[in-house]
Amino acid sequence: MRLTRAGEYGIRCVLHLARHGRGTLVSRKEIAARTDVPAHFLAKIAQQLARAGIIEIMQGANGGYRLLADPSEISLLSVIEAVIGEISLNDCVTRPGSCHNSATCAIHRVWGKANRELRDTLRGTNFAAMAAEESCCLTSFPETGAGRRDDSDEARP
Amino acid sequence: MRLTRAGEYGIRCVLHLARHGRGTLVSRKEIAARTDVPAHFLAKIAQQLARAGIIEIMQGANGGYRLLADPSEISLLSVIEAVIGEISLNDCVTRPGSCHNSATCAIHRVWGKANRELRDTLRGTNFAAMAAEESCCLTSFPETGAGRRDDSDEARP
DNA sequence: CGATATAAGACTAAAAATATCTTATATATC
DNA sequence: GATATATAAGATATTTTTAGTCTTATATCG
Repeated sequence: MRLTRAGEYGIRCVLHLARHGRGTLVSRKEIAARTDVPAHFLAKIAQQLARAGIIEIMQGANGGYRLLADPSEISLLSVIEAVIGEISLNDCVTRPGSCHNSATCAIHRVWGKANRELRDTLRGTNFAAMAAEESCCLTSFPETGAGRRDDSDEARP
Repeated sequence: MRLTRAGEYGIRCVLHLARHGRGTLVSRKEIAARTDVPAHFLAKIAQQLARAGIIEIMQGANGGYRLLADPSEISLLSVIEAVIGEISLNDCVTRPGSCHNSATCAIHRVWGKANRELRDTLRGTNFAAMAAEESCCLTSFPETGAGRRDDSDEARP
């Protein structure tokens, strides 16, 4: 019952883009280095964000990722669920049929409520608000030290 | 981000005991059969419930498990956390130090809030209430068909 | 065309969840 | 006390999920 690494990485990615503002193209390499996410792993996560319509991916030289919507219109929930699928605290909640009779089940009702509350809270948070504040899970925007890792794709001669 | 099977089993076990009422001794075998939980797995889960002070385990012939408190005083939260540990939607929430500066982190704050709400909801539900209602995740108390599996420990000759 | 990006999916490794098995211990009953 | 019946406790195994990497292909700029 915890956020997966992939979900966390997705948040970092969008937060980094949010700090650049909507529409600004940022290379995968830069995002990976600044947010401390393995570049190849980021590629997979970005594809999911793109499918969900949150970012746009530009291929080719000088390619990268950009936000499609204004940070204020992107909720924490949408980013998380784009990466890890719909939040479900208990299978019983999202997959009726995994139980005999979820309509009348007391346990089911509690989990349903908890699940709804959780999603509402995450839906109520947008990336403009988060970008404005500090964040511990992300190296700050105009960092000097830059990434300590070189996670580029290419092998240099 | 979902309840583990072990947590679910723990709930079923306590719910079954709650339907018998506080103090009534029920054999592991019966609980396992009625709640459709593997008997050996149930043993491990019961040990955790016992350590948390929720049930008492009686060894020996005619042994079994019994509730130590009244069902109305046992919260869903206490049972779940006895089995799967403290609920943490994000490592960042329960393990300060996994981030640089969680005190001022925007992401952290949201997860903290969501985590608190979730725990409050689960804390607000007790087993007397649930035992009174129907439940899909558990074969009903005076079931006729009984368990379809024989999960006893002993090999018969 | 060639250099530089990302795409996409196969593949591998590590971790966690889910059991199961084995040996030991406790208790009631005969 | 001996025996049958329970659970205790921990080692081991299996399965699933998560996490990360590698390889080949494709797109774009200059």
